[in-house]
Amino acid sequence: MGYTPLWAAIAHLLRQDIAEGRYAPGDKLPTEAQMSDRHGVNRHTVRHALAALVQEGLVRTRRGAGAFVAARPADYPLGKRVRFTENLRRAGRNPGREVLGMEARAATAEEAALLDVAQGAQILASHGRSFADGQPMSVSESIFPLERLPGLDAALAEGLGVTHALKAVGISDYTRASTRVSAVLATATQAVVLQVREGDPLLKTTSLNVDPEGVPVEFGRSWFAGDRITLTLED
Amino acid sequence: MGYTPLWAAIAHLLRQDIAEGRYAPGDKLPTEAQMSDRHGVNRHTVRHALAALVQEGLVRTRRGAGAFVAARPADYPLGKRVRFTENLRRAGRNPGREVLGMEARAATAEEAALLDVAQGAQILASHGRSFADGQPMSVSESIFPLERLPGLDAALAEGLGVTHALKAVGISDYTRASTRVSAVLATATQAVVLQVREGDPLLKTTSLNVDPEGVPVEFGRSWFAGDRITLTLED
DNA sequence: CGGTATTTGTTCGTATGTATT
DNA sequence: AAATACATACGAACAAATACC
Repeated sequence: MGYTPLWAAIAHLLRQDIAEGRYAPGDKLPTEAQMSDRHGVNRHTVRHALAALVQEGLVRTRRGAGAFVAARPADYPLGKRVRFTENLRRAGRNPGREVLGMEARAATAEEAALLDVAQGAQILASHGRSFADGQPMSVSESIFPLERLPGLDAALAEGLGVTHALKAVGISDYTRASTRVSAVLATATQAVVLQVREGDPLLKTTSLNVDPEGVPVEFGRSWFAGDRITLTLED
Repeated sequence: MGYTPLWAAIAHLLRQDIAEGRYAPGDKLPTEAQMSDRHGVNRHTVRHALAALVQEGLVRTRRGAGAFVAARPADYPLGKRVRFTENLRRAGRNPGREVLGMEARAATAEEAALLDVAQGAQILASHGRSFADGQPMSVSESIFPLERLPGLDAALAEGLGVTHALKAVGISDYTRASTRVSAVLATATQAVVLQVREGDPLLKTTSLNVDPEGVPVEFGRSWFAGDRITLTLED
């Protein structure tokens, strides 16, 4: 009854080697050929084991280069006040942010409802990417009610983060009203931007930020690389 | 430059078929042999495509039976006060809970630190499983400081939920002090208990519950089936 | 810088095991 | 009990990306 596939056994060995530090984060694992020789199995069997570890986020592979032990996840506090750069700086990591694109358009029905604006009202959709120590941490889409925040497009175009851009248009403080979290798998596009593999697990958060009066100022969706991030919720 | 592996193209076709309702949740997909015939590719290529969809949670396979379109995800609200059964009942679903096992033992260093007890103090570890409409939603491990909560083991053994069991030993209210969320992949054991596949994406939450005075009463880890659950945080 | 060797990725073929129908 | 269908495992070849000299 008990029965362990060869690939699972090899995956288990590698998992232990990593857990016990014989391979540290960043280290290169033996090549597939070496491992199949050592264990006396076909290369495909080794590949199956590696694929499992890659899926667990324990290992990353690069065609032509090799298989490497993945870096440890970063911690990312998520509370009422969400300040990406401040949070990361406090954690001793070097944060960065990049605006991937921006567009003004009419709100969809869903966006209008969430932001409490009229259907068809102008909104600003901003796509961004956040880094820690040069490594992509998240891609995000922010939807702003433009009529409520004139000049925001210019502020964001200057490369300001959301916090500073909002401040520039008079919103000195805002609060997260609700956040929804789920686990999804990276699409091809997301995989490229986040520098993960298509099918990697991502944490998807959908959040609504409101000003001190409770008026919505931003509706955002973020996708975090699941193996680099741990969201922390503090009450 | 653009280059799409055959398996990715086939996965894309299947994804569309599912998205556009040509295969509804629960439907059986064509067999691997049929698909490899139709597309004129090797069976392994079809298997690679199916593996990708299985990883996305869109498809489930059963050895000997076939590949089936997965059921749709559920929603699960998570606020300051987290009450699994109440939350689900409000969502119009029929919740259930099952105690998988329980053990009293000495606290590990990590557990002792989090629960603020002496190293080696007795703790109670309880393993449980939660359902909605008969479908497993989460497996969880709860660590309780036994010396602080005498009689809790008996209360839990009676099948009471955490809330009622704590009430029975004098904790009438408790609050989630912090929650950490990450995306992980199901281990073999978890896969069996959650009725998902090994390697499926799971939402892992690590939380600390404290009484009104701020004294820790429970340290819990939960693993949610990522494709059946969305955590909702409302402030 | 360029060419070559190395290494992972894709695809085919074939055989056998194991669970379900 | 037999047929069906997914799972595992072997072998071979070539493609694509990277590393190295």
